[in-house]
Amino acid sequence: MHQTREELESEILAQYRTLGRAMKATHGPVWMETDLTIAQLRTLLVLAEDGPLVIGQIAQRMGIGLSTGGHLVDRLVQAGLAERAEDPEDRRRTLAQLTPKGEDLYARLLNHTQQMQTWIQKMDNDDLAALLQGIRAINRVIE
Amino acid sequence: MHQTREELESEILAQYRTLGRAMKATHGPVWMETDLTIAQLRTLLVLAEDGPLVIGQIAQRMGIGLSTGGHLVDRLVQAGLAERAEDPEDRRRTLAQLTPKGEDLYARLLNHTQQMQTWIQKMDNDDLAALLQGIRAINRVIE
DNA sequence: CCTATCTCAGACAGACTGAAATAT
DNA sequence: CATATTTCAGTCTGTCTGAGATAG
Repeated sequence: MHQTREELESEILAQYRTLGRAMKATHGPVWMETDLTIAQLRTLLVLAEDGPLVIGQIAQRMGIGLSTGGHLVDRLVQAGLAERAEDPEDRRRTLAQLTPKGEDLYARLLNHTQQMQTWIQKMDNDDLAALLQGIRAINRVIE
Repeated sequence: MHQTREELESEILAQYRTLGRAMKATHGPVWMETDLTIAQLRTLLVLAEDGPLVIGQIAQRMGIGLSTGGHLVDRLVQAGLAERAEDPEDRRRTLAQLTPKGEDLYARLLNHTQQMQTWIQKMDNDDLAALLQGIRAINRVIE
């Protein structure tokens, strides 16, 4: 295990790429079968990342009109991926948020959390501790 | 550092989610600005994952007709994301592959390799070695 | 009256198909 | 002649907009 710093970095990247390929094996089919449009996918993304939002906020983040924003939320609701709820603070507003099915699709397309979970369960304590130290360090670097 | 196995696993997942959020900060804007359609995005995916392909293979993997497949490659070529080349073995066939610009877009949307690279460079040797052990272990688990 | 959302045309772009044309 | 791809209508679906209706 005598590696230069440079070898270490490139080995990590190589392993990261390998991991990426394994993830593709799962999400590839999902991408091919999902019939969401780009606009709907963007809506899914926005809702997944920034939690429940009212129509106006969604439209604003996506740079589209209120009419289109409401329409897109409609589509997700029809597909069972999102649901509407009344905003308790202002009953004129409609809060939109993902359903579990929506969260699940998001995870399968972009997040891979579940995948990661199953892999982690098969690792031994020593490797897991190392992985934790590594990821923590990345997050620390990002600030 | 006295953790049960369960605590260890959930801590890892939490850190993984945090990392995911950091990645979103970069790819979020890309998703919002990219005006590829789903069909074009799928084509980008297929080309990114399975290298240069002829039109027929692309169409087959996406479950569409040859006509549509050729059309979609056209779109990517027009956008500067892919290029055509003659198949030296059979000049009736057209090989399609991503341009550097196409690879780059793919990385920014789904792969995050470059992002990872910049983070890795800021980590110290000890954390990097731990990370390497961890990722190697994941890849080993996946087989 | 103001604000958030929805409804309702209508314009427009892209996906997709099958058949005919072209190239090798 | 067979095969790979392109070209050519033509249909269909989804996005997006702006104006007006509705709810709070």
